[in-house]
Amino acid sequence: MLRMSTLFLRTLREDPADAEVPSHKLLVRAGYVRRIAPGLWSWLPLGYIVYRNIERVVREEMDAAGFQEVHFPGLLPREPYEKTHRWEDYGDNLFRLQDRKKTDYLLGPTHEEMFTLMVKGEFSSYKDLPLSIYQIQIKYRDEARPRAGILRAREFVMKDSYSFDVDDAGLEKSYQRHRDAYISTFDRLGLSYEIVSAMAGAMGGSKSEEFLAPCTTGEDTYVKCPACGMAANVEAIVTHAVPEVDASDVPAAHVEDTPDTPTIASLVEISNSRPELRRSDRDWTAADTLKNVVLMQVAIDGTRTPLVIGLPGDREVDLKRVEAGIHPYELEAFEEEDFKKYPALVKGYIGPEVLGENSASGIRYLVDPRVVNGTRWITGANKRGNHVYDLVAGRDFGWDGVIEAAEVRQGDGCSNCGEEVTIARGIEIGHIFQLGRKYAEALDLKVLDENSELVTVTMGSYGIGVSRAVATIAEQSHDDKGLLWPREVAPADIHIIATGKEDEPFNVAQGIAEDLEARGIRVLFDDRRGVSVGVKFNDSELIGIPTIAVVGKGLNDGVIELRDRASGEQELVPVADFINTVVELCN
RNA sequence: CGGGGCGUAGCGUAGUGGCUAGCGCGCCUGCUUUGGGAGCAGGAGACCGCGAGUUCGAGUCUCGCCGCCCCGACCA
Repeated sequence: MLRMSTLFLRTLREDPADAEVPSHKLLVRAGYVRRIAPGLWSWLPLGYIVYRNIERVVREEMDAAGFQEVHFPGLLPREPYEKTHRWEDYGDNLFRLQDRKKTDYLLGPTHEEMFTLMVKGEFSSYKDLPLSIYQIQIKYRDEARPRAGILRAREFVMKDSYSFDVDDAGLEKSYQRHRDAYISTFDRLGLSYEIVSAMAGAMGGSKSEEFLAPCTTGEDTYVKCPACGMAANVEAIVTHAVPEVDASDVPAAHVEDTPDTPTIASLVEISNSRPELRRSDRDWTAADTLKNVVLMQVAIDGTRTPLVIGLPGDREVDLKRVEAGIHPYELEAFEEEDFKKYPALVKGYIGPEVLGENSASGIRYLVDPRVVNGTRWITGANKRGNHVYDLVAGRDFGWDGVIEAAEVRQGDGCSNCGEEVTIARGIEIGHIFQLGRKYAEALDLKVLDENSELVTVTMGSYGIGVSRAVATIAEQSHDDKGLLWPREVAPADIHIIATGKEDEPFNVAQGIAEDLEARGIRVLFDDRRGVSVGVKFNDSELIGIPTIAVVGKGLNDGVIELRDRASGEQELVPVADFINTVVELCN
């Protein structure tokens, strides 16, 4: 039994000044967590109970799915990460350190390498597979900017699983089993979530989905189609296919003098204001222009090469989407200095004529999927103050490839059905990947198949942010008074408050608390003497245990008040019925 | 890394170059109070982020450093 009189807890009346998001404010105010340093948090008793409840649910669901728990150190040797190149690829986000002999170590940001080697050490036959193993472990990532309390920390707890199969069909099955296990887990945790298509990104591999908890404070943006149910991270979204156009009646391209039009807005304005440039049927819009954006792509070895992306002028480039499309290259801005090195690029007036790997410049030119054969554009003429009109894609210019680079907007056509999509934000609570053979190859994990031939194992990787789930539930489940924990993860089933200055309510409450505990109900008992009832009520609402009982003046009528924290509904229960009523409520 | 903001007691904050750095919450003692963050009285708790400088005098002005928060970049 937790007793408020002795509990190591101090609630705060005011929000901490450095907190922005609700979970951060409330978890600190209610005395669940305290900050130690940027991105590092300590758990106080109530917080640690919630954390362990979540961990328990995750473990139970993984075990129920037939996955086996193992455990690695958080401190890991350099060598395996050297073999997969992640010692370098992880960059500044990896915590590196040395022992007294100056040998390199790292604090594990994720454990693909170690799991691969563990399986390699034990198994060598296709008969041993499939296998799925997991751990619940502290992970370390030296985030450039930890934020939002414990939503993005530098030390956090993750449940990470890995599946090992002999072929693609097996991987698909293992993936599906994890997907199902994740659904059960998040349902039990009381989280609302969406399963969205994602990019495999730097992890390598192919198929990948994210479990996103819809939440305005989330860091991930995703797209959802109300019509067909398609859901995808913006990084993974595919533009709705645009049909080719018959451009046989479009006049030949012609260059026009358009002084002082380095921006799309100025170009549209001059095009509509000069009679010889006007369209007869309607005004020009930004969507009629082809904007060519120069970026610098950087290879892992640091080599910088320019990249030009052509997209409709009414769209901004979404750098995250570009990076997803050009992985493993990274992006940097194209600076003034760079323009000097590439004189073919006239800032503000770049056109497709000078672009492309087969052109004189050799600069790679990728276009938005909306640029299809027959579409007609106004774009730069590669000369200061000049634009070219009626430039037809396919007829007058070509490109090296297509890239999903444009920002995704509310109302864009769904890639699946074409209906208008909506955009929302979410917190990533889980991520499942079909990794493939990247790690098995790098670390030489092979088994003998039924033909006695060595085959490389194919892997999946699956993560749940356990500590992040505490904050995510708090984000999704609170009101202006405090937290609202689902019973499964709450620090207790019932918060019993004794009121008044007489002994009787305290004695009755004490007896009830003991009886409930004997029936398996987890109790937090506010047995503080001399604390005003307002303080007790407010603390109980802040702490957010799902059921609150008030033992006080109702005893005169032989009743105890039972309140539902979430709904605020209240009923008066005769003392004699109280235990059974609560036991029923909690089961 | 770029932009913005901020460092005063456990928390939240006030503080025109000038007395012993103030207030609220919380904490301690006593009395009173007990159904929505009680009242009265008394008390403890501060290297005003650090270091230089200007000045008769610096929490306050100047410079440097450190740290923190937010936005962006970054982030399986």
